[in-house]
Amino acid sequence: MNEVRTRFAPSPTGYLHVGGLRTALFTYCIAKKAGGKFILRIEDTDQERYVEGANEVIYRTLRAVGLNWDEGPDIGGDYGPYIQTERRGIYKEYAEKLVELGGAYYCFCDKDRLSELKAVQEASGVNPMYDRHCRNLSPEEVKEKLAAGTPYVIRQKIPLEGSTTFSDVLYGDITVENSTLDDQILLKTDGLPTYNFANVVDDHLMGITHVVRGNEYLASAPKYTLLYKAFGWEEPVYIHVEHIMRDKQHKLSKRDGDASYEDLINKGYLSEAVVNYIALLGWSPKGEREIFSLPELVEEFDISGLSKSPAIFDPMKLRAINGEYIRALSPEKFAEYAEPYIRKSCKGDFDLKKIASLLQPRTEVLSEIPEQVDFFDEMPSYDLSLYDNKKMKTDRAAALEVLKKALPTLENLSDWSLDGLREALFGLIAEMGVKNGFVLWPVRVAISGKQFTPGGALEIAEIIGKDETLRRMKRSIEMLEA
RNA sequence: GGCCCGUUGGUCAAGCGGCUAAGACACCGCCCUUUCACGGCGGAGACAUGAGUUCGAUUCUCGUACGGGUCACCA
Repeated sequence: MNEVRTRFAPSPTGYLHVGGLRTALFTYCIAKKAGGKFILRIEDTDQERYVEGANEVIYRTLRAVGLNWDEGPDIGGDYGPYIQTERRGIYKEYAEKLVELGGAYYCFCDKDRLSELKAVQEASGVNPMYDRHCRNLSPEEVKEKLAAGTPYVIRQKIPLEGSTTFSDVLYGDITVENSTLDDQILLKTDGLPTYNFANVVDDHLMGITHVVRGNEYLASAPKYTLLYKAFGWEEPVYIHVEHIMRDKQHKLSKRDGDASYEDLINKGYLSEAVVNYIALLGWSPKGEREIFSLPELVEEFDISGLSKSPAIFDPMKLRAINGEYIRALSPEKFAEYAEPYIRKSCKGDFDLKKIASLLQPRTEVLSEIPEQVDFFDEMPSYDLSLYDNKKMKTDRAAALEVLKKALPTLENLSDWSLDGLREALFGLIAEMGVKNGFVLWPVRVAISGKQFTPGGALEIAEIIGKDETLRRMKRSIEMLEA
């Protein structure tokens, strides 16, 4: 059996959609699980859409998630070049060969005629299709026009009758009538191939055994089958995967702001979590586990787990998975990730390691950190109703009493550590004979000004220090007395 | 519109002729707890629809509805 060779063939648009990334991921998994090769090929035959630096975005993203290719534009390989515009001679050669084989023909129709034709067809309610005007030009006529330098394209010669069946791993056999297929353009006037042609030629020449692609290609797949047949080549195994949707009606698009890998990373998601999540969109593992590293994904991946229906991208689920990854991080690693975010709203000289350790269990996305730590530098003004809490059986009046008792206790405390603070405050609690929350709730509010905080009264007091704690308590007492 | 494809809880999904129809996220309740989280326990919630095949259909076939894809010198 031949070696499994798969390829990811993005167009350089300057942006890697999560759908594309998922395709790359599945493609990679198929190759790696079989011990085969994963190839990167750049499909840049549309020079009008060329975007400067777009290739780098692709390289950078793929490397960031660990989808390292065995052959590709920047690292070479035995089947190069891996950038289609550098292969233009190859396509021309094969297109001409296909003409000789009877699977294609020269067409000299200009765009004006074509658009006119289309307009007429649409007006009369007919499916727009090329009318095969040049299909039966005599060899002499062709030679003549070619010699005269008439611009031309090469079109696929679809059989007039019969039907074509192609196979997809997920969808099984799909048969269509040849009469519904258009004599599509293979080689453009500019000498570059269309995707429809380049993809077939390259996959064959590069020895690709399995093709994973979006299911927008399902409709044109029979035409590729016909191309393979005309060349006498063996077709690869096809796996068409459904789209990732924003909702039931719409695909996830650039406008949604979280359609690209970089959008997600900028929003504070971890690379590993993103990969893990998108793998779960349209694919399901055998067991009940759903957290997988890339190597585990490779191990676990199986085509039979792929779904035939579109999957809606669910930010909530991504958050949850991201949260799992964050909690699984070592405290040091998390602190490293969290620090820049903490610094956005917390400039003071605090022990960031301690803040990070408080943050880790309650952070799902890094970008939500700043709002959680915005009270360390300066206590925000807050509403006194925060002191009213039924569960803690306390209110402003009770809080005022508690704070007045806690203040001297803390003022006299010399060991300002977590243990020291605990001893002091719990001593007060015991002395007063009340529930923990009766004291700790008001103190926390008094020094944070917030309903929810990372960490409790003790942790916060320790981090902001004695002076600041006492200052805030006094201020809060004044507010309660006013 | 023609052709192709799909349809299990709000979402991702398991299922592949016989099940009390998994699991995860979200949601609700309880426990833990100095708040919120984390963690633990529990709950509610689904086979689009109509026929047919069959002893028996979520599972097979056909129709209907709904949704998607495609009909470019874009990929």
